[in-house]
Amino acid sequence: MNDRQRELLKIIVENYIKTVKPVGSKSLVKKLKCSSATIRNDMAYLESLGYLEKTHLSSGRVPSETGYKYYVDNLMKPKEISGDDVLKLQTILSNKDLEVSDAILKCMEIISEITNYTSIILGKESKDQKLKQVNIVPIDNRKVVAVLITNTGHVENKQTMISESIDINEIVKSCEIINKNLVGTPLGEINAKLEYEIKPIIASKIKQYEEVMIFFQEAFNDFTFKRSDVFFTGKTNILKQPEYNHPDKIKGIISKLENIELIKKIETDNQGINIYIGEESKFDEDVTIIKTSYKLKGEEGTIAIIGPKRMEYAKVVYLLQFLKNYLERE
Amino acid sequence: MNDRQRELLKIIVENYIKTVKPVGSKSLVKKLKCSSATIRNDMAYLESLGYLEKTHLSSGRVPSETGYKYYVDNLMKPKEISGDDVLKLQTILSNKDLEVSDAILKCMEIISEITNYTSIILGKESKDQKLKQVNIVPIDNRKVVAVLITNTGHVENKQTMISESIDINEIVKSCEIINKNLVGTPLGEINAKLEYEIKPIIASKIKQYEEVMIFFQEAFNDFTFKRSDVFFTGKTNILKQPEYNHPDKIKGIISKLENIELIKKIETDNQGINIYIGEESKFDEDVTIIKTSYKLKGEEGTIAIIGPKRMEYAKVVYLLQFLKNYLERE
DNA sequence: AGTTAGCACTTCTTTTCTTCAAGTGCTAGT
DNA sequence: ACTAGCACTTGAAGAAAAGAAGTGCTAACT
Repeated sequence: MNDRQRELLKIIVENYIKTVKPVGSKSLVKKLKCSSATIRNDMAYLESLGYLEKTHLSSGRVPSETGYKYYVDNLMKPKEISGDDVLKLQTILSNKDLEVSDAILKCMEIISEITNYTSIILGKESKDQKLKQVNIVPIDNRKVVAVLITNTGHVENKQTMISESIDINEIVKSCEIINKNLVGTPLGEINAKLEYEIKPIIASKIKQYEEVMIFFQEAFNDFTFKRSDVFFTGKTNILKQPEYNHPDKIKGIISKLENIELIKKIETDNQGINIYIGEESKFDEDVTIIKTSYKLKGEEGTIAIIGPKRMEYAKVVYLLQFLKNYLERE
Repeated sequence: MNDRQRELLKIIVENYIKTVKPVGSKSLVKKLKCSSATIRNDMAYLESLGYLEKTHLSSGRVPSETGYKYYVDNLMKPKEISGDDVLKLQTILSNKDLEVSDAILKCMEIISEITNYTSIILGKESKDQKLKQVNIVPIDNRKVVAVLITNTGHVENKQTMISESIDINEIVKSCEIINKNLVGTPLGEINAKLEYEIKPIIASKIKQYEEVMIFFQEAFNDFTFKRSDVFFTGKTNILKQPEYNHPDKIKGIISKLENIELIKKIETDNQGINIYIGEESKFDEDVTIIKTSYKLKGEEGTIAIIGPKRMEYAKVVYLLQFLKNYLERE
């Protein structure tokens, strides 16, 4: 693959990203300063390498998934975006009154707006968070609310009807024991400690300790489960893409976006920006997902942009990189 | 309008609901035991009254909005549904361990499944709920979480960074004052009491009382705002309807369903089951919204089914009626 | 007076054909 | 190694034709 061929691939990808139309040889004559026949030869070669495809026998060329991949890995240069947009992001990020997660949400809103793609924010259940406090609030004779707070300020609550045989005071007492012994414990370890450290203590002091234990176990279980949140911004942006101009495709992508379980699978394992094109995305063959993780001050999660395969890679990568750097710089 | 004509209208509506195809005169000959010409005459008459429409000059007839309305008000009989489905609902409703709102959610899930329409549950911000308790949890020097709990067991929290000039202890003290004075106050009255009863007390005991007041005012404000929740079940069901088989229509309805402000406007004022057909729905000219309110034990809200105009009225009305009766019986 | 048979007329839908533009691959020549 | 030229494909768009469904109206029937 020589320089001209690389240049050709780059132009075809970028052209297709812009126009959504297969690229023909004639239209590139001026840019590449050679004849259409030469370009056709090169195109045929690139196709033989698997970087280009035809939609039908006599159409122009379209990048293949490997073509996009080659482009992303070797040809693309992250593209700076307008200072105006950067400024917007910076303003949000430097607002110290905002909770981190809110700041991220707002930034992704702006990124969705700039790019016209859909953003997903996955707040990971951070098992590093530590228990700060547990409160028991009796609502009436039978109803109790447990309020759980972590060292990062997250609050969850669990409401339960307790069986008549249990005295609420016993739950309150047990709660004091838990506060005395478990404050500072990472969420991931709560369950085990509850079983092996707390249960024996409570068993010695409380009559119906088994029911009480079940109550607390359920409360903590819910806690760790609920803590994985999913947010979207620009959820319907992807529908603006011309590739989603068919009822069935729209229905398909919509129901995938509604499927929280599927969304949760989008999680970055490694550092840096990851790009998953088409099949690779494991989400939908027609989309690209660009994602990265962030981690700071007990907050931890994944942010992702989901758009068509012919996504403006350069722009999106630049934006995510910018956000990630800013977050992790602090 | 004679008996046969009413019967004709009924059959046309029900036929159209089932088949989504304009109804022609010939197809009804057997059912009405008269000739197609007679039926055509009657159809023309019903059309002149505004109950039927044609999609084009020589098509069969389709019910108009007023036609549906007449059907709903005068012709339809609520249709019992399979005992199996009723049983499912009853099982959920009689499960005493479930919070009311969860039970409603689960019921609506089932109703969505049975009907293939979309359900919306609007938890109204119930200003009748009373404050049960306020807790202040300091997270670190600058960060504080306020946890607010009502007599129905709802919990909300508000996290804030406080300015360095404020001593956290002062906030804690103020919180005690609030607990002493405001517990039992309906949420709707909290703001006023905060301003006229609490402020003077705090002002006399706390140095930076103004900042502290702002903190609590914000916390309570968020509380009353957040308390209006919107849930969906079967959100994409409406896309299964054949009338949503065009990209633009799908996009239109999707973005309307995403628009929480618009959704919140769906609120029943009066008792009973309300049916809003097409334009009347103020939501989308192609849908019908059937809704009703519920109210029990401090929980209060609206449940609604949203589907195409040719909705299975009889079924949906029966289901909502059933659910409403059950809830309010207790 | 209410009902029915019959027929001309509309309108939409579906299918088939035609034409057109875009683009390719290949051959032969530079 | 590049280019000019040409035959050939293919999909898209439009026109024409055929067919299906259904109506309105007139005139006859009970």
